[in-house]
Amino acid sequence: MKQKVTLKQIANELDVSIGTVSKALRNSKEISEDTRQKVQAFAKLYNYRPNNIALSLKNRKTKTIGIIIPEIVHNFFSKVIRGIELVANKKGYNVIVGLSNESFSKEVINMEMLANGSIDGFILSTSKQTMLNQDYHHFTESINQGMPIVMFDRVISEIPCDKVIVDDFEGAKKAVEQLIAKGCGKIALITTKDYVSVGKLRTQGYLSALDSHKIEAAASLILKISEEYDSEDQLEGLESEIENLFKDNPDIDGVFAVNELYALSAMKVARKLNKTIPEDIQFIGFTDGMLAKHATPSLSTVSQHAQQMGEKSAELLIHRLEHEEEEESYQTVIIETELILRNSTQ
Amino acid sequence: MKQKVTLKQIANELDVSIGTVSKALRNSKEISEDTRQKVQAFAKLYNYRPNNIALSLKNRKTKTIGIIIPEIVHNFFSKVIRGIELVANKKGYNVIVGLSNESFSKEVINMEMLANGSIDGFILSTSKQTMLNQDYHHFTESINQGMPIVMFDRVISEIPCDKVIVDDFEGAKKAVEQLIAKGCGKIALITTKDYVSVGKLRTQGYLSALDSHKIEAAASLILKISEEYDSEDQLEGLESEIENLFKDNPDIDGVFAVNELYALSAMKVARKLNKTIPEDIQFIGFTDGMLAKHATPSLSTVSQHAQQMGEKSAELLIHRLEHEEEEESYQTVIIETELILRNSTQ
DNA sequence: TGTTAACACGCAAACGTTTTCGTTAAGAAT
DNA sequence: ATTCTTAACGAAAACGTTTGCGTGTTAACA
Repeated sequence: MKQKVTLKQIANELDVSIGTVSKALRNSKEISEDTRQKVQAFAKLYNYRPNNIALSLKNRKTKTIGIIIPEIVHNFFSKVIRGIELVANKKGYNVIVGLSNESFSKEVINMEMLANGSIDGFILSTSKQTMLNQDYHHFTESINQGMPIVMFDRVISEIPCDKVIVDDFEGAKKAVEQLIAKGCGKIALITTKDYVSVGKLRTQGYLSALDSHKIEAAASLILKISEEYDSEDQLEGLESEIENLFKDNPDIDGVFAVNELYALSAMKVARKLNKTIPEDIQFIGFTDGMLAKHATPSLSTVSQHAQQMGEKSAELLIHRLEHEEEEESYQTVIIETELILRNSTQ
Repeated sequence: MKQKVTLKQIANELDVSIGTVSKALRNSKEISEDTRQKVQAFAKLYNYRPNNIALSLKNRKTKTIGIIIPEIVHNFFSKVIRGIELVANKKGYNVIVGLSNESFSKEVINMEMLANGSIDGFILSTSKQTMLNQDYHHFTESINQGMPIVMFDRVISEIPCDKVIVDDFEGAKKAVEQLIAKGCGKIALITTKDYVSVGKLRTQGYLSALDSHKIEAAASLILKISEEYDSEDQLEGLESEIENLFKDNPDIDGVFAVNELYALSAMKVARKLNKTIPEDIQFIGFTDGMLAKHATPSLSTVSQHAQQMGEKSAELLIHRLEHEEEEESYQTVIIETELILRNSTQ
């Protein structure tokens, strides 16, 4: 087992000083052609690579980005990571991932674990519990200590940092307007509880679309799912809530759901109630993931361009890291949504 | 912006030496009760946290695990990551993720990027291109340099390292035997090209099941999909290949597919050809992901327990990292598959 | 021959820790 | 009064780099 070779070892072997070896490898003009070649040859032979940790300590930069997300088994978040990794890697950065699992304390612990020198900056999406608690001290602290943050999707408006969001309001509005254009008059909304910022915005988009087409919104048509039904193995609860919605309002002819799962479950319930899609009732979901394309019928969705969000987040963070002196003001980038029409709409 | 405080700064403020501060914080008996309290109070006030990078350099351990996977937007891999992160975090480790995107060179580059001190060990699943090339020098080098590797799912048998695999052979066999038990006599196989180790093993399981029930295997019933059709937006090619299979063999009454996507596409084609599922034709797929549960009809699958694979991989790696002196022999852990029956089978 | 400039290299500090090994002073023991 | 012990702390090395600066050697020049 030939261990990693260090400058010191090379220096000893070649009877020169450590500094000389370092300079020779970096092609410093201070070093003679002779020794430079000798050192480089030796280094190549022994496959010398500078130790990242030592470099990080010296430069006070790790070239590593910390990502904190609520959940990784989720098409949206994994696409964001892919986007981040793509541009990070291109610029010589690594990404280190922490999962909050929607829990406030895990979010805090993960951030503290990484903030002590392991990374140069954060890209994160807030956990639901944090939004509920409204305790943001870990974000403020990180920023105060000079560790920049980029928030995406689930952002906190009070926190001064770069943000990348999707236009949830407009996206939802576009979707509902599409339903209206296709003849829907009684459109239900399946959404989350209000403390999830994106859910709230999408709800507002839904209301706005109705309003601008003089359709009266009805509280009975809005179903707010509590998060206990979000888990993959709690589908029955979700479905029975939806079933109640349909039974209480048998004349629903359109459904807008704030995520794929809600939309698919709703379609399932509709089929069970012998409604045909899209003739009797049409569906549009938010978030264009794996499920929508392969559903039967395939689901029309509002695509968030998750990978693009990741790419943009990484660009913002890296730019800030590499132009620290300039202290630019924080920006909020809005990624356009795109309506993808499939067979769940006419 | 109060920057991170260091031992040196505390030492200066309190007019003691750096060493004293360090000892005081670690409750060394060398330090008087008096100064110990003073130092600890000061440290708490300024929220002192030891710098991870400095510790890594000193201890020659980073407490970080490198994960290299072919793709992150994939239910299986993200579940594995979740498992790894779970036990890693519990044991005080971080995880840093590199994506090979199924490319050999990206796999190599990512590993080199991490191997220079950034991590203590790898958990990885080989890219397809690497399996095709059969060039494993980056694995051997890493191991030779004392950086342990744990391979999962797509493993290389020649490489001496811990491995976590699923029993692809038995899993496939169980699935096919289930089809046979439910009355299928003409069972097609939709699989990958042979260089993907898991695809090969699953194919062998299929053949073995047929053989042990005296059913003759027919080459015409085995469809090997080339990887160019694996991308999400190349579904048409995949579907037309499957359609040909069905048209050439109209009496197929069972299909075993080595992944979810193939199975779902096959079901879609079957529906298009006016076959009813599961009466006319039954389906079982490998890998229990998001799609299977939500397909119509829901797809029976062979579950790989991805998260458990991740957990086991992390346990193996961390155990080896923390018992380096003992030089235990390498083990291969087999995670049992589980047949999950849904509505695509009778 | 003496001065100077360029060249080639070594030294040492710095990044932030931990830890071993002194060192000092006070008090106890002889 | 002298030696010994012990408590409490400081100094310095080490982890692996990079880099500014000092220095010795050589060759060129006056």
